[in-house]
Amino acid sequence: MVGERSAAGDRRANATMLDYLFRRLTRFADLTPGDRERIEACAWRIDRIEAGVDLIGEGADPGFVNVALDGWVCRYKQLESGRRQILALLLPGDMCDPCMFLLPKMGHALATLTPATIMRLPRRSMVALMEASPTLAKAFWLDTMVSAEVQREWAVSLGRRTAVERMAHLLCELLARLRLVGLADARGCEMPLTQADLGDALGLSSVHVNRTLQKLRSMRLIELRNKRLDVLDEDALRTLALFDPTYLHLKNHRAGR
Amino acid sequence: MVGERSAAGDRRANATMLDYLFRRLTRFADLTPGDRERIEACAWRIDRIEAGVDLIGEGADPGFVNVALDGWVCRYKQLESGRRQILALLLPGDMCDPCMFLLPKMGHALATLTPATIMRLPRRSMVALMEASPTLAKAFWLDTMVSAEVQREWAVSLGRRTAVERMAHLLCELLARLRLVGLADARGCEMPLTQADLGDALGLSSVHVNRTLQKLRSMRLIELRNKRLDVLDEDALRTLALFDPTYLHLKNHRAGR
DNA sequence: CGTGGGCTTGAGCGTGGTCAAGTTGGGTGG
DNA sequence: CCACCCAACTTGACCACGCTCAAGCCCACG
Repeated sequence: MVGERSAAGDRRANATMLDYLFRRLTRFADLTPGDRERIEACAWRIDRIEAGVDLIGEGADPGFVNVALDGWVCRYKQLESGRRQILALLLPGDMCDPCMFLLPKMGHALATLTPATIMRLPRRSMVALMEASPTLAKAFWLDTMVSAEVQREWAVSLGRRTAVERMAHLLCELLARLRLVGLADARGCEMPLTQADLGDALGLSSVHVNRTLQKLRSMRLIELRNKRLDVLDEDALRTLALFDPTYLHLKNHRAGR
Repeated sequence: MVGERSAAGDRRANATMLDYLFRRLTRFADLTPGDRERIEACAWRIDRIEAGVDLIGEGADPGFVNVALDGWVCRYKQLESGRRQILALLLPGDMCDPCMFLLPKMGHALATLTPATIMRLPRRSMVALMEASPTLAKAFWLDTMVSAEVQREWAVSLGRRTAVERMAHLLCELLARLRLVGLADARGCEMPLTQADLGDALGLSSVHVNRTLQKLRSMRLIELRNKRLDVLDEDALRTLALFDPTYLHLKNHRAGR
């Protein structure tokens, strides 16, 4: 069932990239190497996709679950008037819509923000997978619940945080989530988003994103250039953002009993 | 296992109130009378609760699933600075957090906005229920997914809609959702929220909510007084709001295959 | 060396916030 | 039945956060 592999030039093997996914999921349930093989066996295809490409459009039938093995992806909705709202940023190891296949139509679109390696799991395989391994099913459901938590925190930001707070909060969140898969160190992380992307995620104009970033720089809280973010004073940044990471459920917990 | 029943004075019997819940869930799966009895049997208690009371606080252990049999409830988060964001409005028949019990802590609080009749299902009963009836489990999961869709649409509103559009959109949504359980007619519906509540839901100040409502009134789109909303021109309201109801998944569909 | 995408800066403006003072109306107690 | 009270609503004045438009800059890339 395994389809096309990504281009030969990739530095990381796909097998290694599955690590990101596993590092994220194992905090929800004790996954076995067997579970890992089960997932790999279901991958219908794994593609290398360039930046700015729609993986699936709004209103389409979610026939596949997309997993970002590598690269950044976003959920977004677009209003007729052209206004766009990014609803979620999906990082390496994130399942873009673990349980979306239950619904008949996508309520939002999915697009790459950077070049990305995308694994696609057909709906029927997902169903089979979850029936075969309750552990895996639980991990998928918990992942869905946590991503709903993130969605709610974003609503708080959009509704009740100022531009600086919002930006600071997003940076704290990304840093924490990237650390989870080993893609951020104590200093900072890669930040491939354009200021326009950040604006669409934060409900701001790109001009105001620029000014907001300058404010954070002038406060000596962050450095950001060449697609690299360095956080100079994370405590101060978190305080400013009113950031409380519990909503991310980062710690290992096999809860629910 | 059935606990205290609500006060004798209630006009509607609790049994009838379960109708709201069932009307909402049956669009996701073919529920049998047996499923209904199974739920009723699990109700640990059913209480009448006054307006403005926390059902469960942020950070608490979600030991129960709360179902709003009658009355309006909201999910909300509060920032230290006192700012409050309402994350969801839960109407009669809504399960407040169908699958929240999987997580060890509530990421948000749950509070009544009006006097309400609340059924509580203990976590262990929910687990048993979902194991006993896959149909019911599917309905709960789909309900969770749809409520995530609503959450995303709210993010679009908060991020990219103006105050009037946001207000119009919320009113369209509430009307559609209330119709689903038979609590709205072609004209309009009950609207028990204060302008402060609306502000907290829409990310606006209560003063601006007032002015926004006046604008909608002066446009001859709505009437709103005495906790009663009448929509004078729903098509125009929807157009103004950029409202597309597909995200609510109102139609009967037993999708996912 | 030219091109274009992304970033930066300035000027002007409008949406929506804040503060503060009324007004209305339903509910309670005398 | 009326007087009172309080919460919710309304209105005005003022102001700031963030938007728009427009021009210029930087630099990676072909």
